[in-house]
Amino acid sequence: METAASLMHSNGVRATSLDDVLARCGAGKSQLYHLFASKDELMQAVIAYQWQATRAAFDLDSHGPDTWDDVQRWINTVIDLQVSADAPVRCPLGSLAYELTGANEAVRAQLDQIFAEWAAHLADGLTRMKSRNLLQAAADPQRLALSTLASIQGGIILAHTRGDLEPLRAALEGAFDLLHAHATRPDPGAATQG
Amino acid sequence: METAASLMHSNGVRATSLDDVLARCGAGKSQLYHLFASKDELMQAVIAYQWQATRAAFDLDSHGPDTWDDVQRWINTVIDLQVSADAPVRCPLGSLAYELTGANEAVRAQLDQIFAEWAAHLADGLTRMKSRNLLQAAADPQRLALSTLASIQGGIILAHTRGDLEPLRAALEGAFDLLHAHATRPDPGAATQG
DNA sequence: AACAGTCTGTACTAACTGGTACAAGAGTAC
DNA sequence: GTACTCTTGTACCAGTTAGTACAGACTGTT
Repeated sequence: METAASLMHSNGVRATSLDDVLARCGAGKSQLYHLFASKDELMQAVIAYQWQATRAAFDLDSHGPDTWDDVQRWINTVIDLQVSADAPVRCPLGSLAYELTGANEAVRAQLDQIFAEWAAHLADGLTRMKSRNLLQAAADPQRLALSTLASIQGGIILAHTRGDLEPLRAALEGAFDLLHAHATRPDPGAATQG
Repeated sequence: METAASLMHSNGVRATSLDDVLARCGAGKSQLYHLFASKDELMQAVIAYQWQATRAAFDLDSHGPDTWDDVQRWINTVIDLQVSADAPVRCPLGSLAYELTGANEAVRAQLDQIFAEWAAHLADGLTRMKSRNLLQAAADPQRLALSTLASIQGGIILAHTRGDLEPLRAALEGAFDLLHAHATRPDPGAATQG
């Protein structure tokens, strides 16, 4: 049932009513209110569920990326997730940011912590790469990770609005180029285009 | 009245009811339904209104940026807009993308066109800079502009969720660094940190 | 003053919202 | 079999939503 709920939320959040969810999974309202005290609590469970899926996709339980190839793969995970989803282009976490953070402080904090953890994973990898001299000493892993996450979220928004993955690809390419521009001994091909 | 409506929408979109808007500006429902046939039409008018404001802020009626300083200013406009707004951090256009593009195709197309025009303005500037040898010949202005716009949107989302402009600043700094990494004769200080 | 046409405020509807009440079912221990 | 608890389905409630009906007020013209 949680999966049914998450599916519903995945392609519409505030527009999804409890009745919709229950009709979809054939359950009664009593079941829902036995498991969750309120819609807010259900939403938080859905967010946690989506976050677990994202954590798994990005392998967040292991250490962050170690090489530039790892970084490239890490970033490309975003594309993989979108092409493998049958739903329209949409970030299951970022899409909630605007509609839920205004009304529910707990949800805002939850999403904030998720984004922080997500960025920290990349930042950890970059920090280790810096200590192994793959990344310039002047580079700031925290800020680079934030910037990368922003490119991901913004790229998905643009791709969602256009209904085409191209803007996301451009954003991710830009995100990688930015990181790689801080590689030590930058080779001329760092800023790849196309 | 349109301004009252846009104000309401600025800090909550689907959560804003017509009654809220009307109560805020002291008008009756008849007025609204004389001016707009439906809530959808009102939303489109609000989007157009917000877009005009954004166009003005980015000086979209003039040609795009001509120098790297112009590019820096262009990007910093995003920060200026957010700090001058009394509302919470939020892009008045991007915030609508997820909640409205699913239900209303006209709104999706409208936002898509807005993003395209926005990116084109920057791309035009970059193209002219390329022709004046400020930008490497291999650089792709369209994709760089898309990537920049994604950084803006994503940066605002993260800043909104955290309730702090820092992620937006990091994203914009990254966006500029990426563009500047494609400058001709790249100097070592291109990738500034801090 | 009389008219017609356009605006506008108020009251209303029908549909839907999250949430509750309650009784019937399912299982279990004795 | 019976009492008890936990789970479930159904009906319901109060509040809110977008949208409508309609009557009165304003406007300019004759």
